[in-house]
Amino acid sequence: MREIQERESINLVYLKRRYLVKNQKGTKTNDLCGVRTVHIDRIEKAERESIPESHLLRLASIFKVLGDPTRLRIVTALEGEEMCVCDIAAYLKLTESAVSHQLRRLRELNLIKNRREGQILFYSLDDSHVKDLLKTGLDHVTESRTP
Amino acid sequence: MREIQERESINLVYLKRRYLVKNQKGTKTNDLCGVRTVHIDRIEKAERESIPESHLLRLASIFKVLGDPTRLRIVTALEGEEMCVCDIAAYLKLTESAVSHQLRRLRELNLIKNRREGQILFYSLDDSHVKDLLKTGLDHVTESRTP
DNA sequence: ACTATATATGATCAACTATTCATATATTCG
DNA sequence: CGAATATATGAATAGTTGATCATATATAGT
Repeated sequence: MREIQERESINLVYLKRRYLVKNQKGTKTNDLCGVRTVHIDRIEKAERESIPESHLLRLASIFKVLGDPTRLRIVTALEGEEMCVCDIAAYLKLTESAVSHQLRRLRELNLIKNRREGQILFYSLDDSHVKDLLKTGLDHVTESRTP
Repeated sequence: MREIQERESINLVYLKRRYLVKNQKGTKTNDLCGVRTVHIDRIEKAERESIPESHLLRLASIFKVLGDPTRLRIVTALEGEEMCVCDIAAYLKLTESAVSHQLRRLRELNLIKNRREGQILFYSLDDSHVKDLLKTGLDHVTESRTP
């Protein structure tokens, strides 16, 4: 670590110059991959095979909404049986308000639905694909993974 | 909306009292599901069938890391062919730095790996389960969904 | 050893998010 | 109708995060 110090500060001169030059251009596009040697064929292939933006965004938001421990707990719990807000709150030891907020996010993506019985709203999964996602993910995680 | 105003303010009295009483207790646990009628059987079932916390957290972090459009784009691109940082940056029109940061997050979860060839690092998917997750998710999203 | 190229990383900052609190709404019952 | 119960929601806030900038490191060539 220590003996490289000198070499570092030498290379620093070049680096500073390089970044200054790039910044002088001002053009964002040129900054992006300025001097680099890119593999155009690979980029074009990726562009050709890329999925529609709307699909990608929707998929990302589904992953995202499942990517929070609280919501994932909710979803896995609902996989077993429908529950009301109060049940979920007790199960998670969270405020009903907090649960309600999270249920809303799941509802907005049509991942869960509710059924009213009197004053009580019973929530359950609304999407068979979500079960598939959970199953695939759980299979993955359950496998012993000690590389 | 407007004609309910009076009824609202009447009910408000009760609500205020209720929340005050709850706050006086001070005990967090009682606050959580205070007067509510919970379905103990459902809660216990959820607890019995709940997956280990470590698994749940790992699964959540996998969903989370895939839940960002940029990272999802990276992963779907790598599904087609291995690419270097520079390629990905050009493809996404992002800084190489930004890409590198995101690649790190994917690496930390062992979702991608890299192979060095000279100065270039080629990134590719490192996890067959990720492909499954992507496939399951994409199948879902691709289906026409106009409820 | 020095320069150049490719990638990684720490700091910063603005944008986003999960929870809580206070309050609103919906439904049932007397 | 009015009280009670169950759930929803807006505002506030602390914590998180994605992109950028500046800089560091790794490898190759000279």
